[in-house]
Amino acid sequence: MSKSDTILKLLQGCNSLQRLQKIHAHVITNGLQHHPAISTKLVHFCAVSVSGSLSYAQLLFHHIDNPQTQAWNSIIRGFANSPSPLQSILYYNDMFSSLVSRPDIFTFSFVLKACERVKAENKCREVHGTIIRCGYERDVVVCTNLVRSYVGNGFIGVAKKVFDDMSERDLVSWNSMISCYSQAGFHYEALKVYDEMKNENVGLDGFTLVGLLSSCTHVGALNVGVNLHRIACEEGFVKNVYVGNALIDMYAKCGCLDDAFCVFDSMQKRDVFTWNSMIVGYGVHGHGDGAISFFRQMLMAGVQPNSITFLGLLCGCSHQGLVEEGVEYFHMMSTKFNLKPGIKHYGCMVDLFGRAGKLEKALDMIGTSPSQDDPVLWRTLLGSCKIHKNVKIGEIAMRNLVQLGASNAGDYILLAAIYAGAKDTDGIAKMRKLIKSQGIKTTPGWSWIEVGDQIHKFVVDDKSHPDFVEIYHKLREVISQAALLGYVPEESLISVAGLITEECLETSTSYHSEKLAIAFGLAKTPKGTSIRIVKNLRVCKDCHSFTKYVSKAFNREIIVRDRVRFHHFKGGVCSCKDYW
DNA sequence: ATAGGGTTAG
Repeated sequence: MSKSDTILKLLQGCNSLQRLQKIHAHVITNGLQHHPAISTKLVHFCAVSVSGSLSYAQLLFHHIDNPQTQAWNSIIRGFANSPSPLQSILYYNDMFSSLVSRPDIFTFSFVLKACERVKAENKCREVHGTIIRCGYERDVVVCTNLVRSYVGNGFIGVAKKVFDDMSERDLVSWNSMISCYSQAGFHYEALKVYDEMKNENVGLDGFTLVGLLSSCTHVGALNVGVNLHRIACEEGFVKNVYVGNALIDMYAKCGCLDDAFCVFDSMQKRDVFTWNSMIVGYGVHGHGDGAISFFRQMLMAGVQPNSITFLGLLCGCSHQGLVEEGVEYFHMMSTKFNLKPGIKHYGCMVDLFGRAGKLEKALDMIGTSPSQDDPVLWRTLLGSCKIHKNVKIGEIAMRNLVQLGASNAGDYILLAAIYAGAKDTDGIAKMRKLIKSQGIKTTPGWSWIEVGDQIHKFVVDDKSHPDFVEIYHKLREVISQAALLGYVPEESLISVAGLITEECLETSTSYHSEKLAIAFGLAKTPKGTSIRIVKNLRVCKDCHSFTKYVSKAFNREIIVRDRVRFHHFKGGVCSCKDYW
């Protein structure tokens, strides 16, 4: 056996970097460092193996005179998955300019991965062109990577076009399209892809279910989610931890904590996601005590909490007014679990103190946070000042928002409400002027409701729905029924002051999106069933009062998920106890 | 030698 054969054989069985370095020394003493097969193998091992070393691979690679595709692929692949994927693209460029070796389908798969991770949008397009020129645009894997890379770079439309034009799509391609849409926040599109998929007989698996369930969670599509749950049971995917976790989250965020618990209870394997989904679920429903109970069980089960665990806990504590507990968990993060509180945790703490009326403490909290220049913290404080009608600290919060250049019309409206509560007409006038000078720019409000497996979206005074005449007719009826029980359309504090709230922006006599959604729900769903609404903003005071009366007048449970928490309306009262 | 897919928070 020749020396080079012996070394190649040694390399075959090599499984550690240490051992590899020994072999490498052997290569050098035998003068074989320019042996192409050997150096290529060495590079491959160092770049790809978990026990390898990318910098060592680089060193070896640069000693190869005319690296062949194989060696290029190894180095491009290694960097594509590394913390510095840009390097991968640079090597790809070098490969092109070297003119010695040509990229193959594997090269493209690797470099596309790098483009996806590095956000190299132009490179992504360029690589696409090269793929076509090289005649690889019919390869399923390459195209799937292209789709992912385009979505990762924000070209959602181009990605879908590539996907639609693929000559062949397998289950992974479909799953990629779904999960990419879902991760990019295109939830309706993700669910629509599933409809297309059903006609193609590719089946589905755990990956499909996870992507779809995540989208259901985000848009509150409970019926679709329940259907997926049934499919998961029928096809044997419920034992998959990812699927179980996604189901728990879906049920919890759709307002069905009991169903979330059922899934949780039936799981044989639970990981940190499983526990977090329960804790966060209880937290956003305002059940701090429930979140705490799951946290204790989690520790007993020997699962390490992470920063999200504490977000759920703190959120629950703040909504339930568990100040002491919240403080305790906040400290516990760093002292017992070596987790550094992030900006979100500070946000929860500001909310915890602020909501409880401890505004000075909330202010101190911002002072000790690592990012006092985060507008979110000041805005949270401002919100608390509105609840507790505190002009002094409200003005401090506003001053900071202005200094940060982050103040917006919504903030002025909040402060105006605080002034209005204090009957400070000068203050109101000042805010009115500021709003006028800035122009009102706020997020338009939406509400979604699911009826059957269709999701219907409404905006303020929406007339785009095909059944809008019927919906408006129903809404007028609902309003008069509610009025019989005592509902008085409430002009908000602010409109009295000649201003309008964020939610009331469009017109003062407006039908807010959730009123339309509720009327639609009452008209389209069977008597006695509960109605679930998801909206992107907070509920306004008038709609909150309206919904309470409606829940009584029509004997319906109405569950509204707003931007921050859940409201369960039943028999004329709301689970938030009018405190939100 | 070698490729592509998943959940919480934001």
